[in-house]
Amino acid sequence: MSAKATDTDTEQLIKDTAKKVFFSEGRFNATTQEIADAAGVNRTLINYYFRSRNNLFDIVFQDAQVQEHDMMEKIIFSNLSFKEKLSQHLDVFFEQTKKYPYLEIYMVTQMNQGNCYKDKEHMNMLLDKFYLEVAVEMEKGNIERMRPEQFVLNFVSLMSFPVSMRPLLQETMGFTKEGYDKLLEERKDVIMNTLFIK
Amino acid sequence: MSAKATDTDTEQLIKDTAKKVFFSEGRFNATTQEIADAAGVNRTLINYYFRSRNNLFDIVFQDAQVQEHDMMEKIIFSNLSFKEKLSQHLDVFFEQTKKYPYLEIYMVTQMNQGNCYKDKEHMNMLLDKFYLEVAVEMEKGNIERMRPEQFVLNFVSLMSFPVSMRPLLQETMGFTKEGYDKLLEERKDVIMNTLFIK
DNA sequence: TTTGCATTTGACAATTATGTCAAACATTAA
DNA sequence: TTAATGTTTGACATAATTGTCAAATGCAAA
Repeated sequence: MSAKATDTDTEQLIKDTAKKVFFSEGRFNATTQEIADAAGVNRTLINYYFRSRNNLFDIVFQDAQVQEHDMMEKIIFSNLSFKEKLSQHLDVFFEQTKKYPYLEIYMVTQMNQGNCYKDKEHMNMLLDKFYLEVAVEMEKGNIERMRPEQFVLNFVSLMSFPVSMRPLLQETMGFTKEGYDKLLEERKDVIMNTLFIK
Repeated sequence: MSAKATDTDTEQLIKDTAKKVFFSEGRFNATTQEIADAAGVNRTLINYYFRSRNNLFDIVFQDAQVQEHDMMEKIIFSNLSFKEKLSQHLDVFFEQTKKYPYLEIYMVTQMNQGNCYKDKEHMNMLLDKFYLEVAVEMEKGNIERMRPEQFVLNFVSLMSFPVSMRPLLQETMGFTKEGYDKLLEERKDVIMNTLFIK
């Protein structure tokens, strides 16, 4: 029992560390040695638990995707109002991406190198449901009229870009870490105001 | 003369090919061999002309940055109206990023690995000038009131994200290549409508 | 034609990263 | 205590990639 607990601990530790190295620090090319060092374990343990570096990568990546996906689903199928759904999604998203700012960027670089795990069918179902809600809001005059897909693009753009591209934007716009943090905090209100007609 | 022209040709060919491999195809880890193959030249020529792989990378990257920067400057210092400046910037940007969709993402991953070539002072000057213009537009009631920095974030987010993250978005949202192209074409109007009060 | 120079090439050396393996170690159950 | 099982380790083999170098090639001027 405690033996099994120990090995699961090490396994989990390696996973967590890899996730941090890859998606918090953005070091996509980190070697197994670097990951092992960061986790404080012997390098070969990575092979022992995960067979290969690639496999570890895949597992960590897939985990992250599933987690993100579940979060989306929970909110979309909640019985919150449309506006509250967006608001809540913003909260959860900002929290997640502050921890792992490089996750989305990594997904992009992987996507057309052939690696893709998205459950497309399920995702389409979620999207279709959401498109309908968007259309209703347009009818009500709460949001600007446009193709629902464009509204979704607007939403994810305004939400994701400043976090995903933070290193670039913070530097180019000449912000300190604190200054940019502040900017992000104000961001939620700005987004809601931009998307909804007053 | 023609000897010099020939070597410059090869040098330029390698540069162009590297740029394409890195920033059009997103293969950031491409080996020197792969780049050489893509250019149809001997691998060691990369060392001959550029000393090292890293150096080639840096040169290509820096070139791209300067180019982007110049483009921005030209528009900001033009005597177009505010709205026309944004409109023109959208045109030029979409054209560029269709060619090199991975450029921005690469910049992000490099930025906090210590590589940064941006001319910060100059960039700040451009931004400050732009912030002033934004403030004026708010006074006029043409755009929503907010911190000018937030308006800039809105603008670049709406513009860049759908292009930068294309591989991810196209896949997740279930678009074909053509469908997504169409979406992007409609995008300019959507952005202008989202940013400006009617 | 020959000399000189830039360019191109293939062979080699050095480095780095990955994965395998057998041995050492620890822990639990008999 | 001992056997059995799972975990950890260091040493080694393999593979991939980069960079150097001397020789070969081609071209242009003397």
